[in-house]
Amino acid sequence: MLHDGGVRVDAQRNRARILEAARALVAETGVDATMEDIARHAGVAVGTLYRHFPAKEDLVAAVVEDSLAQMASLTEGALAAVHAGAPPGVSLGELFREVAERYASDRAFKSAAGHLDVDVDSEIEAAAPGTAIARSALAISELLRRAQLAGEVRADLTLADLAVLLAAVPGAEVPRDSRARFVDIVIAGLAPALHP
Amino acid sequence: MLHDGGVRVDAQRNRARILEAARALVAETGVDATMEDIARHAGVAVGTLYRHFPAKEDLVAAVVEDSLAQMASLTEGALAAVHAGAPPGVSLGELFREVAERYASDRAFKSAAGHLDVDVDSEIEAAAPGTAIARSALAISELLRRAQLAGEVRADLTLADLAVLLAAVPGAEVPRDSRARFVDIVIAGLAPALHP
DNA sequence: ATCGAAGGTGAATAAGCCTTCATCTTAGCC
DNA sequence: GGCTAAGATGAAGGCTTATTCACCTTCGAT
Repeated sequence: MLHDGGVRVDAQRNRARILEAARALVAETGVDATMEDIARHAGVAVGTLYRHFPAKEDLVAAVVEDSLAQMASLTEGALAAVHAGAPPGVSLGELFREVAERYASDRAFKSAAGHLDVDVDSEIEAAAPGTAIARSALAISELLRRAQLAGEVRADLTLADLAVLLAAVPGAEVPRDSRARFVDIVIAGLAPALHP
Repeated sequence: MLHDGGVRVDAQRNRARILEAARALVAETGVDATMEDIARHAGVAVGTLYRHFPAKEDLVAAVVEDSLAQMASLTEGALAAVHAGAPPGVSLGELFREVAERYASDRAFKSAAGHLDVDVDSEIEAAAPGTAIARSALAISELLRRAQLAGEVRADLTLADLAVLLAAVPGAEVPRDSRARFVDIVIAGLAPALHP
């Protein structure tokens, strides 16, 4: 009995294991995790990785895509809070804090944020509308617009600026309290200048 | 006729060329510049690099040390301005702007800032007092102390925090105006909270 | 139970680097 | 001019990784 698109069950199981191992290793080691390492953790041979993903790049992309989906739900959650009546500036701040939190435990997530940074200009409307990256960009964009409308963040801020700021937040290489202060400072700096 | 410590003139000339080439390549490519590349730009063979520097690490360290010296004069300049009567908070802001400016044109300089980040805790008093890294740390530390005394920056900020912030400033991969806004935001965020 | 094809294996290949070293050059002294 | 040790050379060695592929294994329909 075949599954899905006529793919054997063991193949699907292996694919899942590979993705799981890749997620774990990329999370702690970053994108320099080796194919050998990933294969070993997945309990398969390297060749199997290549049956499922044409190149390392594609495997990493799959992992990053996964993180991007998490990013999308984080950003959409923040936007939902605003729709429910929360001040957009505060929600944006919360979003920063949540993102920073994940950075500390998941380097793959940070990589994903880097992609956001790179692609925000090009992909916001070009990409398929349902893409995780497009959803993230859309939600942040709307959050930003509302916060600016409410006068809670500086009017000159762009979506790309936010992506850069998000990508600049340090990960686990910086101690927790220092990281928290970093985020505090950025959030405070987002407010409009006192004397415009 | 020998120069300096009994070193042949051609050897000294080559050493200078190597350092110059390494500076240029590390500035634009980052620390991943290859030894082959550096040798070619210097007009020597790779073996010559190894006569002057035991390992790539040492060559890179020499380049970084050079950038660290620039960092030291920048920080000491900012401190001097304060001694001359400038508000310490403003000087600190200026320092950030100047550093960001150099990042854009010199990746080696940014690497150097990363080392500052790592070493700030350990080396501030441990290193030989005259070291560029120690001078930088000392000047920033004093700048911070004065700014806090004047109530111009948040009291909970530490030297390590500033190092992290400095290291987080983006380089040339981010357009000039976005970079400027980044720095603006950080500087604004350095101010004490309105309601402590 | 059998069989064909999808799937898995892992040694071998390839490419990119850093580093070494036997050998050749040359600066600087007589 | 000749000598010699410091200096320069760059092919070769060695290491790390991604990627391939000829050859087994196993699933799953019959």
